[in-house]
Amino acid sequence: MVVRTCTREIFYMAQSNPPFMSGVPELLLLRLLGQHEMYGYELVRSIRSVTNNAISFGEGVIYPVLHSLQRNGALKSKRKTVGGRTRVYYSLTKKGRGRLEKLQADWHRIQGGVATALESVANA
Amino acid sequence: MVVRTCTREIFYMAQSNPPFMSGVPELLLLRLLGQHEMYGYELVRSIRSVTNNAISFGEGVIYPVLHSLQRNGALKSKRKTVGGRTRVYYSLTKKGRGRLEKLQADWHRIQGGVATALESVANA
DNA sequence: ATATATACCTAGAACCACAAAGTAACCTTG
DNA sequence: CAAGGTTACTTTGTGGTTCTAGGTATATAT
Repeated sequence: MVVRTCTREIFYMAQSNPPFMSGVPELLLLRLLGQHEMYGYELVRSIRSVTNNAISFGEGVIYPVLHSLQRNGALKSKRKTVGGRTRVYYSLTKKGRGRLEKLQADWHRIQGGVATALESVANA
Repeated sequence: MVVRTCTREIFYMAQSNPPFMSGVPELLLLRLLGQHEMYGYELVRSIRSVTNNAISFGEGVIYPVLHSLQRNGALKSKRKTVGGRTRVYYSLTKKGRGRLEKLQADWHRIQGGVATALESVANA
């Protein structure tokens, strides 16, 4: 039995995000990176703080999405070494900005649809 | 080549719902059935109308969800024959009402989180 | 020395919406 | 009365994506 250290497991056990999550990692990443460049680990914590702990993604979620966004040309990256540690900073490309706008529009549409459905009390 | 009739394909081609959809079918079904019993085909059209065409699910989405909800004890069903046609009416069980409340809470949490993330302009 | 925090990464499972198709009865309309 | 369309239910297969669980490595704090 391996005694694992790790903060991660605590978060995992504390709360795993149920439904309603598809597309959300991508949206939040693009949104945050639209403000200024950031690196993976930083994004993991930013998402928690920006959403007031309502949403939390593990690194195993974030990194693959970053890689796939870069493959699709929505992100560009550059390495920086800070205090012996290597960080990979990501930022939006033009294509990424377009993708962000599309996703935001989608989100608003769906969110609005669900909202009206939940609020409607008397319908035929 | 089989010439298919069908309204369905028109809707399919017109717009398939991208991201942000996971868990939404279940939430909307429970919500609508929480008001009064309905049958599958009726639910398909209700969702379109209740969300002002913002959200639309095909029958291939709705029926499997209905079946799985019933298997889990969230829904009960009864058959009715109307004009030679058999309809399966679904309604919420107590367990289903609990499930609905949980999903609504989840939705509000996530929706709130994304909202604050999207609105925040200046963050560290 | 040991544990914690930072920082990156990947493989596999599990889930879920979705398209596409099939069946069958009824109802219009030419 | 055919033909096409509508109502109504169903299943299968596939793809996309989150998530869990693990892995490496360096720096800092205890």
